[in-house]
Amino acid sequence: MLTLTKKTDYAILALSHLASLEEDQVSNAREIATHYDLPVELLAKAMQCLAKDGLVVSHAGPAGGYTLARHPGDISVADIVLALEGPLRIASCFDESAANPCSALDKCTMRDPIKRLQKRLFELLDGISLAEMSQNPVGVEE
Amino acid sequence: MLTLTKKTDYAILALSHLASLEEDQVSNAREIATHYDLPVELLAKAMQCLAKDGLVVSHAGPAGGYTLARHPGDISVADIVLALEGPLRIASCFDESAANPCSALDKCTMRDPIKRLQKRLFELLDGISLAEMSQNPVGVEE
DNA sequence: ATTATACCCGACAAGTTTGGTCGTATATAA
DNA sequence: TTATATACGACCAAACTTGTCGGGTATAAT
Repeated sequence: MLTLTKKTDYAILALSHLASLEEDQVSNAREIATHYDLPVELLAKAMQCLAKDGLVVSHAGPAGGYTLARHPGDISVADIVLALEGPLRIASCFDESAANPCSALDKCTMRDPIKRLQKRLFELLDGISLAEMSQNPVGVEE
Repeated sequence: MLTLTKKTDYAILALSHLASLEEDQVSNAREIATHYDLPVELLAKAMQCLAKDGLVVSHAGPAGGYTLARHPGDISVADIVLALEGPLRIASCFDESAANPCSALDKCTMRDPIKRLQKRLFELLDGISLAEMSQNPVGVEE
């Protein structure tokens, strides 16, 4: 349905939170979750996805938590989506793995066009940084 | 997961099929479904969505079927998605109806930015026509 | 008029994804 | 040693998707 999962939404929110902190100031999953009224465990998982993909750096132990691994301007929405949902897959028939060989397949004339669309979508997401998301009026007014 | 439903995929394929026919030549759901090896009933439903939104014109009775209601250049991918999946909703918390008032809501600082992203996505989809989808190399090469 | 065909529409079951919780293991600062 | 934080897998419930079925309506042809 062309919708981001809540996990992804939570991750965006958490990252913007980290971006708003002073340099090298950590915040942990529980802190962020309670601040925004999110389910702690789920946000924790989202953070782990971000850490696994190197978008944030994790610090275990008391006084631990997460910090941004890169500047907000160097983290794109595409990076975030990739970390949480895996490679962009606008049509289910692009799923290489699953036993989903789309009955159409050979007959289908829309695979390439839809793949082009997917590429355009990726470029859109990749062209928007966390920094841009966090600042209110983006570029042009309106 | 930022994925179109199969119903939408089928609809795009069916529309491109109608676009490839001679002017005013009809094709019916069963014909299209069997041609592309799609589940007939499901494609039939997709066609009904398209008809309901005025993207195709339906003709009941024997020798009936569907024709495009507009020129392929005047049907955008956004139109198709809207017909099958309803208004674009990139985040579940934008669901006006449901009892889903997203625990964050008031605290959430990302609603507007995500809404801007949704708008950009819509513009992308609205800027691609069925005609463009149906022709292989789109605009610039690559 | 009857019939055959095609659209229309709602219900429903099965499968998949998502959302959320829990328990346990590991790392680390105090 | 203890308290706290991340890491990770298992698990269940809810939601959505996919596909099927059955009964309606419209209409061209006989």
